[in-house]
Amino acid sequence: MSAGSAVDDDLWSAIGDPTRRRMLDLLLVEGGGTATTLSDQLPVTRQAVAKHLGVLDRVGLVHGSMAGRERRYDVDEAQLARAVAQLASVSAAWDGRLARIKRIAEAIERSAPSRDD
Amino acid sequence: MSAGSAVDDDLWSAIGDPTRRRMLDLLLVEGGGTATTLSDQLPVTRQAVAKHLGVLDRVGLVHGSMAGRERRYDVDEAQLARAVAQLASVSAAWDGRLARIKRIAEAIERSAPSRDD
DNA sequence: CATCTCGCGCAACTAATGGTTGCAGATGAC
DNA sequence: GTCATCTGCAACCATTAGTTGCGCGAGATG
Repeated sequence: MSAGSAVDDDLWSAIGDPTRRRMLDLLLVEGGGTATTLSDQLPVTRQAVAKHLGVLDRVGLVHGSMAGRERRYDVDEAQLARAVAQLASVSAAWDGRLARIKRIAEAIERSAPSRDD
Repeated sequence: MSAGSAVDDDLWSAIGDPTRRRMLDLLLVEGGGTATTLSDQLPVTRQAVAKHLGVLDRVGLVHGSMAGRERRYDVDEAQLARAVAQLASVSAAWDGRLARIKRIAEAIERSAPSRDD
């Protein structure tokens, strides 16, 4: 079971940033948007948003397309689903480890109650 | 439901870093360790590991204590469990949103089968 | 007890990244 | 035709992950 690290670090760091998470949220809720509309609802400038959109585009979480003079971005739901699966996988891995450690600790406690304490 | 973002950004960014995730993994598996033992098993220097341990300590995911001339670090399982819960919460939120969107899309498809296609 | 070793912590420096401001170009609106 | 506005580019700043180098203090060893 090595390390539960069948994890795509690029995807992770993409969704690791709080601003990018909020952007994905907004794009999901509003069904797409542009750097300008997004920055209206975020505490950062349009340019910062544009850079983040670039990052998200590079890992495939969003796709941009020109619509007139606007560049509209939409969430790639399949890729986001993949990212969500990674979150779930890591949390499950740690969860399992924590549970196992707790079980082992209890077993030791029971089998050697006053060994070194 | 706002945004599913009842999320502690400090905890997130702490576990967002791939090196820190691996460190937590190692600490869990080996039941604690020092900056030196950790850096032996990681592609970064002891100092980098020490800095990361500082970050993890600051958010309470590990606790350090001097043992002889070594500084031993151990995972705070309760805090890690909290972090895991946040991962699970975010993934659940997005999962739900994706599911809802898919359902709505299908409904639209069904009620207006040849509207714009 | 003297010494030697090993692990730690501090400091300086670099590279990448999230963020800013400012500007120029293009295109839809009037 | 002109104006407004949205985009993209570039320069710049701050923070952070990473490095190397150094000095120190405490355990182990003779």
